Amino acid sequence: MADAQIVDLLNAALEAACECGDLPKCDVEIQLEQPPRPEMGDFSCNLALRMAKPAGRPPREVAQCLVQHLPESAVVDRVEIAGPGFINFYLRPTWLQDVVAQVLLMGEDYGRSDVGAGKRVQVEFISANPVGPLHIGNARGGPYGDALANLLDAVGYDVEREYLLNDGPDNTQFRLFGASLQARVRELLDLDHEMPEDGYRGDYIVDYARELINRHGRERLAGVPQDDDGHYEMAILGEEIVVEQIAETCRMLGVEFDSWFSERKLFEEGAVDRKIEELRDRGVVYEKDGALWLRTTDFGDEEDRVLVRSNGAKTYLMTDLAYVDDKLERGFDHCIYVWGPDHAAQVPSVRAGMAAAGVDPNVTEFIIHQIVRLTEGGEIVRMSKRAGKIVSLRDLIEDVGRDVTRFFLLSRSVDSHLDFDLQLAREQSEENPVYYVQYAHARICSILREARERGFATDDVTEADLSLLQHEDERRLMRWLADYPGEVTDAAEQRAPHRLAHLSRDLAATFHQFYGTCRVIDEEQPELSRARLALVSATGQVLRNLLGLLGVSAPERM
RNA sequence: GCGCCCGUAGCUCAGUGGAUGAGAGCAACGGACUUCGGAUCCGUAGGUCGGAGGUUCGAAUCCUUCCGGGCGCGCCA
Repeated sequence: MADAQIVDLLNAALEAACECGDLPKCDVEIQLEQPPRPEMGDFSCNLALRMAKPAGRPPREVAQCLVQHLPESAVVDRVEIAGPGFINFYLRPTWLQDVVAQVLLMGEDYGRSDVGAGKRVQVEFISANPVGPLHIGNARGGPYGDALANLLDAVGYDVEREYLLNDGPDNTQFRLFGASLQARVRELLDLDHEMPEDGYRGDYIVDYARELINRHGRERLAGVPQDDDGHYEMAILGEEIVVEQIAETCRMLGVEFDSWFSERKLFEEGAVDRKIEELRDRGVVYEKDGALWLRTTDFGDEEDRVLVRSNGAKTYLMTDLAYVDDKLERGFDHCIYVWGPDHAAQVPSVRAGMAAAGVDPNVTEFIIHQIVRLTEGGEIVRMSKRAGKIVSLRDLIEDVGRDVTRFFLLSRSVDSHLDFDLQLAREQSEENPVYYVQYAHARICSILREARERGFATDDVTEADLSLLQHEDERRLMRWLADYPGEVTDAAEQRAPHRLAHLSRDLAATFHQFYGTCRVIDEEQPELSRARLALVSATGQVLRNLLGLLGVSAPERM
């Protein structure tokens, strides 16, 4: 690609300038940008500005020096020094045409790269407690984690998607779920029963109870004791149904996990106990008030944290420490945790805990997404999980569809609060941005269909004379395609799938604009038609690639 | 009280160190089809980038502080 070639040229210039002593050696990353206006060239570099201080010379002088050492290149037409010291590159006009050919040649691989090659990354997301259906509150992590995984895969990482099931014996919520379920089961069986004070009261618990009776029968369930052990046993029985349901909802959302990790396994296989012993050996724990504490303050936390409660139960921090060991043992070089805002406060203690446990903090990365608020025509739709007033993710997807759900949830930065407007999502109109993007793709397919009907061969468009693409709007579209691979690597690096949503809208707009000014199929000008068909086909390819990363479909007709 | 996130056009949000001009969508107003999909396009209007300091060649972007909003702060997860 042209941009990579320019970076190589600049590196060579830098090296040459250092070698003959014109510039001091310094470690500066080369960043290329697109100048604000086309007259300023095709690419621009601020290297001289960044080097001015270490070199102790004015930026324009540094730029001059770099330009003198630039090797000859087949890509670059000329170079100018502009403004305070930018080096602007004007490329040979054919470079954009080469991009079109490149897209058609690479197909769905266009935009993929190998910067992450050889590294295994795990993205763990959603991981909602297995005590009920997924709802809109924990829905954001789904499309986000999935699209992030797509992005990391696109830049070459070996990626695995994992869902952590908080189903350990010491998980209070899980046991409470078991107790609530038992109450409903016994109620249905006309046995004595008692719903816990703060139990789960949603109707879905009754559905689970009914299904449990179907699967296991009265005798089996009535025999489960009404105590702590019994609650846990019921929770495990119920979990099977919950997980099936969650997996089904995820599939509806287009999310397939590679692994469902049961926290319970860490207990059953003794990993938790082994970890406690290891921490004792490291001398980073102590006992106080009957509990076992971790000296997280020695590792940057505000206060020490409890690992084992005075009643013997292990805390989430304890299982998190055993869990991260398991991840690393499975060979991941990097572990990404996508958490909801309610978990933001625990990140420092988990990181400190990992440091105390001897885990390199750089192998883990915590991404906190902000809340989603459901609105309908401006009115906030309130939810309460315990009381059972929730909007399930499943209902939402059935209501507005997978594409709309994903696009909406992915269209904002994870750092920002997000209002999901049901009314807007339902409208299949220009107000709904996902249709705008999909319409562009459908239109492209329609043009290609029409062209075939009129006798143009659209499958060997690589034969076209692309030098005929000289219109301003054609150049703008080609430039867009040229920049796409860089946008993908940026989005992956910044963990910012929302950029993809904006990019898709932008590409659709750029295409529609081209469509408005450039007649594609014109029997009077068959050569130009062939060239434009190549451009249209390339645009369709990139749009598909982009929507593929988002996990949104690219329909051929609407 | 402390921590995290946000504050950019009437509304919803991009942009997180670059250039003279801070951009989109929606809403408003005015235009464009006898031909490839009008679910489209073009134009007009709309801004103290929350306020104030600072860092530097250069700040919406980084730092400090204040103001406003959201979320969280348990031997629950």
